[in-house]
Amino acid sequence: MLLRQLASKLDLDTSIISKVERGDRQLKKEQIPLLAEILNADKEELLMLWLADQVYSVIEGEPMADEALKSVSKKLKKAK
Amino acid sequence: MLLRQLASKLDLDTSIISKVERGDRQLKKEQIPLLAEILNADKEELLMLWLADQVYSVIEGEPMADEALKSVSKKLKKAK
DNA sequence: TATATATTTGCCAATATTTGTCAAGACATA
DNA sequence: TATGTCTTGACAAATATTGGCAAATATATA
Repeated sequence: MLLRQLASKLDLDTSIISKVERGDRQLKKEQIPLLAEILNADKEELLMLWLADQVYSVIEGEPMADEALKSVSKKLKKAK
Repeated sequence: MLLRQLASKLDLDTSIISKVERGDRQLKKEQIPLLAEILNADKEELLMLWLADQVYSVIEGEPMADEALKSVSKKLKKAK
């Protein structure tokens, strides 16, 4: 599928899609379900990957990333 | 220590400190080392907790939070 | 090679989010 | 009541995100 086809379906400029594919940009959360439909992919899975990207961009390059993640996992378990 | 003392040392309004203590706001990353000094706490530890807060606010309420965290951990290991 | 088509890149404007200020109110205590 | 501390919400300023445009680059094809 061409970028402009994907772009038009997502109602975005091709340049944005290009950036997304190269990792320069991230889509908005609302765009993920639509993308999943277009690509015929699993929405939950895609949303999970999107979330992971969000988290990654927060901890990227942080020396304490690993410890922080563990701390979050702990808190998450307690929250349930 | 009074809020206004802490506030003045951090060069912030007391209202912000109040909100931070109640979890309504988060400090900026740059303010953490300073806070650690003032409280005589471990900078690394505080920064780690701050990071964890950032991550938590990203995944909070997300059904796929757990999977996403695992995915990030995996990616983190590979990146090293 | 020349032309058409597709992608990438940098820059800018619009929008959204975050951060800080201020003023009013709540609460405790003398 | 008067004073000092903390909390809250409305607002403004600063910052970040998002999307579009146009030029540059890459890729395909005659």
